[in-house]
Amino acid sequence: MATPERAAVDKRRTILDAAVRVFARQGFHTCRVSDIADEAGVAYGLVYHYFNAKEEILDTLFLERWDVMLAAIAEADASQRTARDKLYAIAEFIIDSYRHDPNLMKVIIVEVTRAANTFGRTHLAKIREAYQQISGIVARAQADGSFRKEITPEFAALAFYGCIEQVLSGWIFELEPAGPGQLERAKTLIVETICGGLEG
Amino acid sequence: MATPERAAVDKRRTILDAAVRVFARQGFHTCRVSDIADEAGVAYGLVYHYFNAKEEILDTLFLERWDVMLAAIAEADASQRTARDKLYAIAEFIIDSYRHDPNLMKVIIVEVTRAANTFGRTHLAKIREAYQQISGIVARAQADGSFRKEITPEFAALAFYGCIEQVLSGWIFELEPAGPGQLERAKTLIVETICGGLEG
DNA sequence: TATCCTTGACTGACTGGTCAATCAGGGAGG
DNA sequence: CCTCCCTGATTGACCAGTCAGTCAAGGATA
Repeated sequence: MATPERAAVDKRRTILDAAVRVFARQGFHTCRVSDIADEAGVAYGLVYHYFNAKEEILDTLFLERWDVMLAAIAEADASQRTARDKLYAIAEFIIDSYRHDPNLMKVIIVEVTRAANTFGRTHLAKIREAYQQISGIVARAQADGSFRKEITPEFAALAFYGCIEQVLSGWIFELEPAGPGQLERAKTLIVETICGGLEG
Repeated sequence: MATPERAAVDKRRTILDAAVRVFARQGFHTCRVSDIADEAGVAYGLVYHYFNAKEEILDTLFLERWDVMLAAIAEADASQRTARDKLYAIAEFIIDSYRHDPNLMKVIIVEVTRAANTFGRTHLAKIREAYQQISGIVARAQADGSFRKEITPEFAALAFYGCIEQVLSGWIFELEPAGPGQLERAKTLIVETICGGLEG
């Protein structure tokens, strides 16, 4: 804590955390860099000491979190569970992420994942990785007979992830209540709905 | 065509159609009003003769199309079909809309529906109407026993519409091929997947 | 211990460019 | 000559990114 390195890292983190709140509140396009600096309680210029551009802040936030999610999906896939249980684990991870930091998930979904023509274009490859891992799970479940083969794995991955993201969006924009009970129940509902359609 | 009213309407329409192409190509935030005027082959100022603000153009495009969609959903619901067939009709309408004018659907999804914190906030009520109509279909199917009651109608509506939008997004961002065969097949796949989960 | 040097974290006023929106006026139809 | 449709140069606000400089901490030297 007395070392300069540690202090530096802390300010960087402070700026990133402030950016999450500002992006969530005002949106990436509508907020100013000075809003982030103010929220972080830091001079305007310091933002540019740690980041080369406004976009780099959003980049960093997205990549940090998305890599954790890809790791979680890979771990679920590597386990010896049934396909249904793997998909449950993925839904659980994403929903728990939302519970833990709703602002961060809002920013990632609204500003990156669902903004694929402006900002998310840069990250399409990363986003695609998630789909591919999920469709791999479905494909293997079809091969061993636990899922029927009429529905393509790629389509199933789109439906599964799309369903999760839409439920999160419903909470984010207050179309649906997001109490602890609802979050927990949503995990089951998503897996029931999608796997119900995929299983024989 | 010789009457002033008709000529005026035509220019207005020309601007709206040009805006669809520009918004689809560059995105709402990144395009300039002059890009729209150029694309329409019209003077910059004329845009402000027909619209009070840049946002009003997007507003108009969204409301025009969304009202058509709400009418289509209402019509499907009013028919004497099964819930599964009603949902198929809705999926069909949306996918055919995409086939007929992919640019317009891209703009509506990317710039309005999925941008609910910036632009879509204004239209949340309109968007919610669609969900409510769909959840009504599900609720009545549950009441007559054709859908099971474990999954709430609100959740089912979110899952159903989210699934459709995600599939369209996959086409829009070229994550999946969008040939005529795929479009046709997607209608069935969506209904199979979601209704498969909702039916006993 | 006292003095000087170096480093880099930190500051915020400023600039350059972009773009939405305005407005003064031209021309055609009636 | 009045009313619209139409034009495009101009204006004024806004904001990302720059930069010249301050300050505090650490290390070296004597």
